[in-house]
Amino acid sequence: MRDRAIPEATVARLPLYLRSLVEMAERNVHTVSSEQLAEAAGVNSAKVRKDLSYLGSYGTRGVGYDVEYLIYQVRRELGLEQAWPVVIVGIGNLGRALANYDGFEERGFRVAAVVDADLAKVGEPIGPLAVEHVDDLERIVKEHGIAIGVIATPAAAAQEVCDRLVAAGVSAILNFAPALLQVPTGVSLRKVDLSTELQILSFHEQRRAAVDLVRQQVAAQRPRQRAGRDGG
Amino acid sequence: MRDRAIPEATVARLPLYLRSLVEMAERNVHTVSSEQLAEAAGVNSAKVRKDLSYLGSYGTRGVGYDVEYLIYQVRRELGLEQAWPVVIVGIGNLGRALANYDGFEERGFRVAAVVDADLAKVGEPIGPLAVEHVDDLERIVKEHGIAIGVIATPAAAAQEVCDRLVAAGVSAILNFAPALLQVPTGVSLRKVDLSTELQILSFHEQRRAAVDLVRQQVAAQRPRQRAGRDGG
DNA sequence: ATATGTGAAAAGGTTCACAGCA
DNA sequence: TGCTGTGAACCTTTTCACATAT
Repeated sequence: MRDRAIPEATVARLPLYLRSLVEMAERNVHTVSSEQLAEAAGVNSAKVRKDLSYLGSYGTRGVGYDVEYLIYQVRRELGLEQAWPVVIVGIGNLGRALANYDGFEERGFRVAAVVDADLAKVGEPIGPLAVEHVDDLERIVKEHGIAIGVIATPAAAAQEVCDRLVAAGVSAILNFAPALLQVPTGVSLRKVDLSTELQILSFHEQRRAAVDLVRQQVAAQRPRQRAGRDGG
Repeated sequence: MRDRAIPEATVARLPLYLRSLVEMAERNVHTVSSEQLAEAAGVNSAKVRKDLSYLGSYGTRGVGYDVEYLIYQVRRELGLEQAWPVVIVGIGNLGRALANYDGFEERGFRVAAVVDADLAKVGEPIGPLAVEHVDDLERIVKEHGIAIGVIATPAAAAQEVCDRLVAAGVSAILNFAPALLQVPTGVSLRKVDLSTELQILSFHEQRRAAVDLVRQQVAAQRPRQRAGRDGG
């Protein structure tokens, strides 16, 4: 063990474990088994053990994991010991919602600035902040030591905003615009795409409908005593 | 080919291809090679070909794919020939933003109703709709033939809302609340978790910082002529 | 007695590389 | 000639199953 390279799939699950662990700590649970954590996080216990083993040997055989200590270790691994300052670019419906979302503050992030290209919006108060102009990005990023940018602009503006963020020194970007962004190597990029998610659901929904239809047809045929060859 | 079971990973990419294809159609591009589509969607071309081959043999060797026809086929596979009616539950910052998001309408979904548990919000206009009460979910779902529910409530309310949606007959759920939802088999569930995404970025950011630190140290040591063993 | 940590096997996904076809 | 469609190789991720530790 101690390969010093945590698989991406594991990294993506650490926030899930962290959330479950924090809930447990709030309920004064001090020890947790991989089985219990798996249940809480909705995965299987072998996965929990393997994932946690990448962080180190923090469990006790026959006992389980100390909740507080595991929270500490997962936070450390995720780089959440500090609260990262974040800039949100694009103050439309979504940007405004994100800026006002309490979850960020609660989970290790601080909205340090909100920015828009529309001069009419500059100065508008968003919680304790005021909207600043996108042209000031470089100064804003430097001033607040911002490392993470959130893009909530229309798709057409997203790449330019992305380029500006990168030029200003931001090296992690979360993109909500339905557009494919190009970033230089060394910059990490993730995207959240609402319509993609819905379209994936649509696929399964439509498939379910198709299956139901076949079932109905089969049911309708049965009384008429049509022979064999049942669909798998 | 024609295995009649499209891998989940492929399903998740179809919306991406669809978006690129629609953009091409708008630019009056009539034919596309796997190489070009790969470029547009940010994946590699073998993947595009394999993914599309699960839908059928819709390309022409030596030529490429007909854009319009491929759009038709991808839409059909994703079940996007109809506009699915969607209900949004939880009209806070995020729910309001989602309800007003044009992207849904543009991509095969129709916000048919918006719902909240807070009586003070009932009747409030959201675009062309008015907020209805969550107790009326069953009627609303039946009335509009809603198959997809979007949960934008606080985490604490999410499971109850989810149960109510399922009881009302909804069989696909998109969850924005930072909570693990339990659904019966046969109901599809996807989640969008903003802070999880940020935490994954944080991991990479922190790792980058660590690497930079090592680089700095190495650079600082070099002038002092410390010997060998350079970090990979 | 009980639950971790981990090799090994299985499953799933990606990429290569080229035969096959327009 | 040029690009698709796809077996085969490769890599990643998941799951199994058990030796190991308390």
